[in-house]
Formats: sequence, C-alpha cells, structure tokens
Amino acid sequence: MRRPTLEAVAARAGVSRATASRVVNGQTTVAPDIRDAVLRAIDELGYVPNSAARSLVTQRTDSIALVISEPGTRVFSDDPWFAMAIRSASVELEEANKQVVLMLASNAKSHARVERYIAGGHVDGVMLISMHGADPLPSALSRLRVPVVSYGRPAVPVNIPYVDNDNLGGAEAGVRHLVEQGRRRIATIAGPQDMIAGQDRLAGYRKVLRDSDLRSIVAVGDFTRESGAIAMRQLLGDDPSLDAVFVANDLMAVGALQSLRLAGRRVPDDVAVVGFDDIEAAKYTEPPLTTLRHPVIEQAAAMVRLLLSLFEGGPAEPVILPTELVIRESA
Amino acid sequence: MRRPTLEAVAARAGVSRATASRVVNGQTTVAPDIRDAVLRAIDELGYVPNSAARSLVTQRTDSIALVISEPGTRVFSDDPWFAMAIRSASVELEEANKQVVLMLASNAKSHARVERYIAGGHVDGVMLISMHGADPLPSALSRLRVPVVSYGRPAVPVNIPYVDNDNLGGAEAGVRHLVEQGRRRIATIAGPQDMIAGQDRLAGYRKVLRDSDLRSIVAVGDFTRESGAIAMRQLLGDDPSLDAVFVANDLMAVGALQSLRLAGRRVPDDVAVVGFDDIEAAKYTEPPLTTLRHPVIEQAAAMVRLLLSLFEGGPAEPVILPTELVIRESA
DNA sequence: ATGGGGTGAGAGAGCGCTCTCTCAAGAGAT
DNA sequence: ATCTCTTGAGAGAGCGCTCTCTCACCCCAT
Repeated sequence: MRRPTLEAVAARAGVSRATASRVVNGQTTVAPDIRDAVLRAIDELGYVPNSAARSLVTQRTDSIALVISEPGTRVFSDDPWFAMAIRSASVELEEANKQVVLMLASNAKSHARVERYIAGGHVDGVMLISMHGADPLPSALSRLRVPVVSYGRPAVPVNIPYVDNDNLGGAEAGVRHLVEQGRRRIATIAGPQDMIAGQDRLAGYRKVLRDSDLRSIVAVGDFTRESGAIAMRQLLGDDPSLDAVFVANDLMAVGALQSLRLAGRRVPDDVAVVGFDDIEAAKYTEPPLTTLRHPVIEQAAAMVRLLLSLFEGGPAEPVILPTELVIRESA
Repeated sequence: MRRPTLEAVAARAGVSRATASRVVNGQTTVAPDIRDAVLRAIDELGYVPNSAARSLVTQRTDSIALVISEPGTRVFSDDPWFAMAIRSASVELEEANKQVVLMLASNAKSHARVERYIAGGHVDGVMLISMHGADPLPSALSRLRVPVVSYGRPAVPVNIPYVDNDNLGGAEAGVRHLVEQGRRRIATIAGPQDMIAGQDRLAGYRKVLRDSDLRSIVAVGDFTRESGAIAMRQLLGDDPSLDAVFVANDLMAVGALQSLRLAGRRVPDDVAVVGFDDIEAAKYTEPPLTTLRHPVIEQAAAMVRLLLSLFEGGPAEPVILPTELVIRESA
C-alpha cells in the first residue's frame, strides 16, 4: 500500500486535483467549505506532499547544503565551535523550513562530490564553512549559479558574502590587556598561517607589540591542544624570561597551560595567558582562562539570515561581529 | 539557460533517451561505441541527473536522516562525542553514496516536523541519536514504514536495532580498578537517570560495590562539567572521608577535579578519580584522567553498516562494542 | 533458405505535483 | 434584459527521469 497522492485527496474531498493543490499550498482563492473538505481528506488519509514531485516542477528543493571543508581529523576533533555553528545554523534553517544537508569535504575526492552535488541543483543554496586559504572550494562554488555564503572570510578574494568575527580587533584587545597588566615579554602561539583566523589574530598581536615598542616572540601551532603544548615548550626554550603569552585559541591555551605547569611556571604570577574563543572548557582550566569571546551562535544565525536574504535578492554585505574580552584568572 | 536534460544528451549523442539513461545508470547492454558517444555528450554538456525526477520514479531518495533528539542546549554544547558520531556517520554514509540530512529534534514542535518529514518519504532510512528515556521519537519512528537504527539502546523497548557500547561492563571495570587500588570509600557521580548510559553506568558501579561489600555513595549529575563540580562538592560534604570517585563521564570528571582542587584534595593521593568516555580533554586535565574509552567512531560506523544492511533485508541484530580502561594518573 | 534465440536500442507510459489557461456562475452596471 | 467583471474551480500540459515492452537485427543451427 503506497502513500496517498494529491489525486486521492481530491477524490475523497470531491474536488479536482488543482483545488486540492491550492489548499495544500495555502492559496486563498478557495471557498471555506471546500477548503475544509480538502483539509479533512488530507487529515483522514494522512497525506504528505511528495517533495520529489514538487521540486521537479517548482525547481526548488527547500534544502540547503552545509558544507564543511576541512580535513576530517581536525573538524569536530574536539573543537566545540564546529558543532556549535552547525547546531545554530540547523536551528535557524529549520525555523525557515529548509532542510539541512550536511556535507563533509575533507579531500579532493569529496570536494568533487560536493561540487557535483551542488551543480546538480540538489540544493537551493550553500553555507560554506571553510577556514583554509588553499581551499579550492570557495572559488569553485562561487562559479556555480547557486547562492553561497561563507562562515569566516574566504582566504582568496572571491565574490561570496560572509559572516566573520573580528579576529584582528579581538587579538589586539587581548594583547593590549597583557600590556596594560605590565607584561613586557609577551609571546604568542599563533594559529596556522594558512587560515584567516590564524593570520588575523597574529596580525593583531604584532600590531599591539609594535605600537608598544615590544619585541614579538612567535611560535606557530595548528589550533590543537597538542600543538599548543609543544609551542609553549618551544617558547620557554627560546626565551625563558617571557612573562605572558597570547594564544590564538583556547584549545592551544589548554595545552600551553599544561606545558607551563610541567615547566614549573605559575599562572598568572610568572606567566600570564590569554586565549581566544571562550570555549566552555576555558572556565575549567587551572587557573580559569582569560580569553576573547566571540559569538559563534549568532555568527551562524547571521549566516543563515544572509543566505535567506540572498534568496530574496537582498544585499550581500559581509557581516563582522565583535569580540569581547572575558577576564578570568590566567591574566 | 537551464541545466541540460537527458533528452539533450541523447540528442547530442544521436541516441534515444532510454539509451542515454542506460549509460548513465551503468547498464551493460549498450554497445561500447554508443556508450562512448553518450559519455562524451554528457561531458560536453556538463550533464548532471536531476535527482528529483529520478527519485520521483524510483521511489528512492538516496538520503538518510540523521536525527538528533536532544534538547538543543545539551547537544553539542561541548560534549565532543555528538560531533564525532556525526562526522563518522557522515563519512560512512557518503562512502555509500547517501546524502545526510541533519535534523535536530529538540522540542515537541520539531519532533512533529521530523515525524512529518520522515513519514513524507523524503529519506530512505533514519539514524536516530536519542539518549533519553522519555523520548517519544523512537517508538513514533518505529511505527513508520522506514528503516530506523539507533545510536545507543532505546530506553523504551521498541523494535529498533541499535549499536551501543558496553556501559555496564565499562563501569564495572572502572570501579573494579578503584577497588584493586585499595580504595574503600568509593563514591560515584552518576549520569542522568533518564538516560540509558546514566542508568547502566550506575548499575555497573553498584554491582561491583555490592560484590566487594562496600557502601555506595551516589550523587547525580547531568553529564555537564558544571553538574560534575556541584556533585563533587555535595559528595565531599556527605562523606569527607571518601578516597575515590567513579564519574559517569569525563566532562563531569573535569568539573569534579576542579571541586576537589578547590577543596584542597590531592588527586590521586587523597581521592582517586575515574571518568568515562576518554574525550580528548581527559589527557589535559590536572592530573590526566584515568577513564574508559569507548569507540565512538566505530560505533557510528557500525550504525551506518547496520542501516545499510537493513536496506538489503539483512539481519537486524543489535551491536554492543566493548570499552577499554585507559589508566593515566588520576587513579 | 528458413526458423529460433539472443542482443541492442527505441517508444511511451507513467512517477506526483504545480500552474497556466479556460470556463462557469453569480454580482453589479447599464 | 443584456453585458461586463469578478471569483472559484477544473482541465491538462508539462517537470526530467526510469523501466517495461516491443521490435529490429544478426548469428547460428537446421
């Protein structure tokens, strides 16, 4: 026994298929009593429109691809913001009655699949989460005739509207806080330099140090705890007298705290630490982490709004959200 | 200019639409030269099959709903396993050429939407992640005529095959480890008792204590760090002489460690701590956490295989994966 | 030369829906 | 009483694809 069709609903309600369709799609040109008869038939039969048939004729799919273009290992590994961004975007999209198709583009093969899928018109729009400079996907997708928005400024200049947080300003605020605390040997653990967030946060650090006539001491990590721990050991070797470190994300800061502890440095007495992201774990480090909060949830929501407005032919202006310094005990 | 259709491909290759369709779908009853001609036409036109039209006739969609039935705040908040499970499932499904439709069912309204969507035949199957006893979704979905598999044993007995890890055995191993270390006042911070994982891990704790003739001391949390910290304070108040605590997940263990630190207890000297899950953060606590590892990635992959085998009419036996005690410094 | 079997390709009917076009019926204007 | 206009509902043409049926053709056995 197959699912009831619009035809069946129409038959039961004693009207034509066209009228039943009008009721389903909420058109107003249907007399109230007929409308009720159709609604009753729908209810009795448990009718649900067949979306394949519908999108075949409307050329819309009411679904949005959420493309995460990152090596699988890093994504999700346990950086919470990916998950938060996905959740927030999902909630907002469901609010707008769009389905979310999740696509992971972790390598060349899956890149090709994603491109083919998008080109195939399976979705009405694309939300792209890609933080890597070398990623070919943003430019590839921007060539397709599909609305695309990006979470985070695309590394290569490409005509895709995006939503990002103020990495530069946030980093400046964090480092300035260290300067104001009287710290003079301020190092940084930078993020990967093929990522915009990595670049911008390092640039913010450099700018403040230059303005304060302080020497910069840089180690580079890849945003994982492990890399933060390694980078911190390296910095301590390079300059044992450092008295502060600005870490480009909280996960690396957690690793850095561990290295500092193992090296016998007290935080913040000997070395002050500022992180970036304000993940939940930042409250539970020893000591709790001073860090820069940026609104992941709002950023994802703003991205959804941007995409929806694109559908309406609205403006495609990038959105930059502010960051906020959260002072705890580490600095 | 719209997308090329099969008709266009057929015309360019000088064959009928049916033959072009045969080539696209890899049927073997096409002569090699004609096949090549069609493939060339496809390539030249950049043809991509219209999935709506295809699934209209095949009655398949090649997509799978990944339904996460949890209050939004808890999901993803920063428990990494949700994200890991999603990633792993996605990778496996993409391998099998299925699309992943992500659906969040956080409240009654979204439950209804999910049910409607599934009932609407938009997907070929459902992977359900639901850890709550009171959740009506498992039974609701099991009534629909759609293959459903569950991540984690459904709380209400319902005819859905599932994949789970050995919560009971894992908890037993963890508590037994504490007993073997000579601990005698062993408390537990249990998980929420409306969740199977919470129940089973508590049951494992109880069983070992009973077998060892020790008294149980129980506080209940909700699997968040915060609740772990609160529960630990409470346990210390209830019985200041406790010398070990088995915590039902690592996130709560992190909170418990913080409370122990604030209370001036040394870990593991004064109080030994065992967690559960072996999240990445467990390596970075002070001291690093002894915990029970369970294979989230494999579990998700097994769930996908289970669903795919269901499509083939294969067996629907639940799968239980083992856990492993990882000994670090906290116990 | 005839018939049977196998192979490769085309014709055409739908899958379930939307939407334009058409038309009937009744209200109001002349 | 006739005509125009509005409103409500039906007819029917597709959307792009798959798949069954049908048939043309060639090879080999008789």
